[in-house]
Amino acid sequence: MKIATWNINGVRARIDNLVAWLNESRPDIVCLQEIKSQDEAFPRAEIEALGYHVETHGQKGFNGVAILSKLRFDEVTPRLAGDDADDHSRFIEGVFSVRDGKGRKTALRVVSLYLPNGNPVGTEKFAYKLGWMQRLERWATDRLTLEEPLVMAGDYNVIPEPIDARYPENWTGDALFQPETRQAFRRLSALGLTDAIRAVTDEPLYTFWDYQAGAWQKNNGIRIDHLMLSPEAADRLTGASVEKHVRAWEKPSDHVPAVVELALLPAA
DNA sequence: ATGCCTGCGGTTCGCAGA
Repeated sequence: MKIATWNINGVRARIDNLVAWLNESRPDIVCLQEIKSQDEAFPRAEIEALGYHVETHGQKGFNGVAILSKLRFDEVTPRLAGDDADDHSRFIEGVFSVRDGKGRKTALRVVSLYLPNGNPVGTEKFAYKLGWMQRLERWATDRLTLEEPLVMAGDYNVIPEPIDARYPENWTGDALFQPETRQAFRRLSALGLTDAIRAVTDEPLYTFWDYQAGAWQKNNGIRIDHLMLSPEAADRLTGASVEKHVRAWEKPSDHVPAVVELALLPAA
């Protein structure tokens, strides 16, 4: 089973790219971020025509997340618990019925998350980012007790290590690379979550290249889109990759898809 | 040092992004 995450930077502006990529890559489940669309304006017909179920948690103008799935949703939950005053659409959780290679049935839980950027450091925006990360840690702690395959996929807006930036020295003052930010990300690992890309390679890989200053042409990128796996998902990891070529397409998002392959099948 | 692009909302510029 192939599960992907992609910050699409406006799903209505990017629908042609999205359809082309779905046809090419044929993922089973796709987590989208920054759909920048209200739910009723989401271009669901084009995606449903390819055989996907669509669940969205959007808002006007910015943010917004969605999950596309060839499997039927057993459950859908928008919003990250822990702050009723938080009105940003940054989190949606879906549950699916799957079976492993031995035919054993289990629930597969998939999250599409868009973690706050947090810039500039030292403002309420940075405090919001750290608070959101603390809420995510609490949520993950709770869900890990279920001992299910869980994929927490999305735009974390976190550069975990220096190797995850082409020029790490350029990011020292940035919210994406602050010690507190990196520490909060490491706390997720300490809960038992596995960074799928880093489980398969130590090579430098990037998922974002700024539109400005020729960042793509100079390969001035950062790795900030991650798929974090519970032990039950990590045990079934058979591959992980970044679909870098999509950044060279016409009218691209500034992010590219990241993908994991798990040894799981739809529950039939 | 600053802006460089891009999408969106709602008008022809401001905000947000990273």
